[in-house]
Amino acid sequence: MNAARNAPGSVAVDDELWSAVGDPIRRRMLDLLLTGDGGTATTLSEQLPVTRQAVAKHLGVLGRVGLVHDTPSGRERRYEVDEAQLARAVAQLSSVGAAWDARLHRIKRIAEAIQHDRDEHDPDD
Amino acid sequence: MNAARNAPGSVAVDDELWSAVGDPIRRRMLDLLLTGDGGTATTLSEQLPVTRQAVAKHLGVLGRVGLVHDTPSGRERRYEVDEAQLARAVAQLSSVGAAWDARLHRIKRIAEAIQHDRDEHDPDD
DNA sequence: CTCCTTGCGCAACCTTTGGTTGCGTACAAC
DNA sequence: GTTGTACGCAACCAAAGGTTGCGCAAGGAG
Repeated sequence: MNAARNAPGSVAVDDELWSAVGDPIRRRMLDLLLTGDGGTATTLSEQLPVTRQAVAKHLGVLGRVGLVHDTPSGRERRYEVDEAQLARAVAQLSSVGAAWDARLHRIKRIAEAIQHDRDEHDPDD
Repeated sequence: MNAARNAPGSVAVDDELWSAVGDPIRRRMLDLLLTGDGGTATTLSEQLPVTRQAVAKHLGVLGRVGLVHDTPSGRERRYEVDEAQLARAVAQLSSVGAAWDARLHRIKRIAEAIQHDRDEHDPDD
């Protein structure tokens, strides 16, 4: 239990953003907030398989990483997506995806190269 | 607490895959397995901030969704990434990212259109 | 062959996180 | 003013991530 280095072009850039988006419910909430005209904890909970309280907690998480922000209005509290921050999150997703993808391709190419090499040096192996 | 519909081109496709790669440690593990020549629970734990036992549990999760598979050899148990499955995961990440990105752009365009509309109909609002 | 090392798996236990219910409060409509 | 509705807070529960401790099996050294 030690090292934990930060491989370049890889993971561990903003784990907070990731874990915020990692939850299925929270992804769903972002989706609902984007499609609808924003929403409150109550309206969201009506479209989700969890209670208003659970939604409120999730909104808290999303708010803490800046993905949503809230505007109290009367006795309601309206939430909406922070577009810039969501764009950031999207960038991270695709960044990690791209890194893995690159590795996969590289590995495949190396494997093929090795195979070629073996064929040339030792054709009837 | 009800609806939970499945918005097209959006979330909730394979929540299992998501939650598997949603964990920072597991992402790190995949990374290590990809860069190194695979690895065992012990070797991975030496490069991570958690114990071998925790790593073993994570490997269990990754194995259950098919992202890695293991080959016992002597008293070691070697793990390696299932490339096809990881590619699938990458596809999902970029899919969700793309959906959000599209929504952001669409919203921005609509907002601009409305603004234009208002300007034309009611220039000195 | 025996001993000792080492890599693993299992089990118990702790802590955090997602989720629920219950309750008190504030704002709005009647 | 009373009633209804949206919230926030607190207590409580279950599952997930993590740790320690143990016992066992497989290789290597003597």
